[in-house]
Amino acid sequence: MISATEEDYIKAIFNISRKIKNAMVGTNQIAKEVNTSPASVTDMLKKLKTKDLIQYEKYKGVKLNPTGTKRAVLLLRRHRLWESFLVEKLGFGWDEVHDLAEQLEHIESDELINKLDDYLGNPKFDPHGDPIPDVQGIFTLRNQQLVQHLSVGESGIVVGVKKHDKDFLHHLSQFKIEIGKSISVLEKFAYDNSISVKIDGQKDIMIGAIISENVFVKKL
Amino acid sequence: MISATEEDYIKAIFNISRKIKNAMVGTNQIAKEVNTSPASVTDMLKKLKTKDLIQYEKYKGVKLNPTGTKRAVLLLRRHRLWESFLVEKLGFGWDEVHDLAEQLEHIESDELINKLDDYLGNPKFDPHGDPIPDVQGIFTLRNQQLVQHLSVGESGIVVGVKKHDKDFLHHLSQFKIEIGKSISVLEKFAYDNSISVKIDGQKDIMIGAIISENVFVKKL
DNA sequence: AATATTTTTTAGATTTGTCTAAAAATAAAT
DNA sequence: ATTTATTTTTAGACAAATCTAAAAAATATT
Repeated sequence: MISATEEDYIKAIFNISRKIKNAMVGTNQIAKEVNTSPASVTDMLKKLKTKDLIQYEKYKGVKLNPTGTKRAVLLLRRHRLWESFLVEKLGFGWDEVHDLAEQLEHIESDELINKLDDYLGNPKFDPHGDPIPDVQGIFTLRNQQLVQHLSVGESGIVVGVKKHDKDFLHHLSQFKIEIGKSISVLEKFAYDNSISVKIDGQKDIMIGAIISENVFVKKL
Repeated sequence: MISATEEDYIKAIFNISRKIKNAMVGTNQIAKEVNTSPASVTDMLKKLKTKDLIQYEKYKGVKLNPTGTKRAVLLLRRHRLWESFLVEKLGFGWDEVHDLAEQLEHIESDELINKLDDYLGNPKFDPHGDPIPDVQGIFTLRNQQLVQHLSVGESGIVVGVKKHDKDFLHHLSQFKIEIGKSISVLEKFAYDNSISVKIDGQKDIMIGAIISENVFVKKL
């Protein structure tokens, strides 16, 4: 039995160590991620170690072991499938589903999540374009690049985002930039890294660096 | 903020006091319902009182106040909508959904449950034939009676069950007795209260008192 | 290398929900 | 109406997850 709280710590360790591939994670980093004190993290790490979910020596940092990693991937699978359900079936916006999925991902049932997966048609990506691990924990890879790296004259289909916060997603929606839309680069301005683009063959707009550095497209 | 545990106690009080309309509920009864000790119940009752969810004087029993009742009805709404979703959309059997709904009903979001309601087409009854309270907390009433009270020659459509445990529901499914099926009474045996019936115009079977006393039909 | 800074861990307390065992109140029975 | 039995509450303790403040270890700086 792994509690929701323990799962949150596992997720945190997974998320942090994902950024710096396979690196040891520090107590302070985790504390920030789960919004608690470093002392609480130390307590929890001891517990997760006795439960054999992490590799941990005091003062030396943590790493998920295979069991912990498997759990983290399952949580990611649950989270992303619930997000897909909320957007595809219930009509939530992609900027509204994170907190709900955060609750739903702790519902304990393999049968439920696998049936949900089938019901959704076994999607490979969630509403933000992030890959959904399958039952085996396998992620589908995809070649993608940042809008920033498109040259003038090139175009691509929006397939994902690098930033996931509500405000950024909402901002994108206002520009009609969403998964599946096409983006063509008309002109690039080195001065402030802003780019003039055409969205979905519709009107031309200027996008700033924050957008071009955080939106992934698949080049056409 | 009401915790999942507190919600479980509110549900318990609601369920017990529903049987004996508006009666005061005892500590021991609640302890049995939530599977804990009477001492723990007393502790929780104190807390629920400070949160102004119940009417409670020591040694005199408990009753939900309007706020507590509202919460209990909301929980029933959530539970039954999730059960409907699990059966109608994900393909679970009606005998498999209780425990999952017990988890899902604690997900905190009015928007979620109302969107789910719409997605399901605002069903008035759940997979067991129990009424689903609407957003206002209003239950749809229905005239129904136990199979037991049908006379020889009469028939009805199965609309609900009185017993809800997994084994009973599974047993009914084996007899092809499910919501929507028709039941015609062919012969009644006073000796052991067994009844010979025809299910859905198909084959004749004998049903025992346990079934006839726990299956509701709408007379045709 | 010695000192200063940052990070991490321990120590001790708190909250939530639980327990057992004993005491108090209520209800039942003779 | 007293005794007996049942129900309920208190008292004290425990596990989970958290906190603050202080100590210990590791890292960085001069």
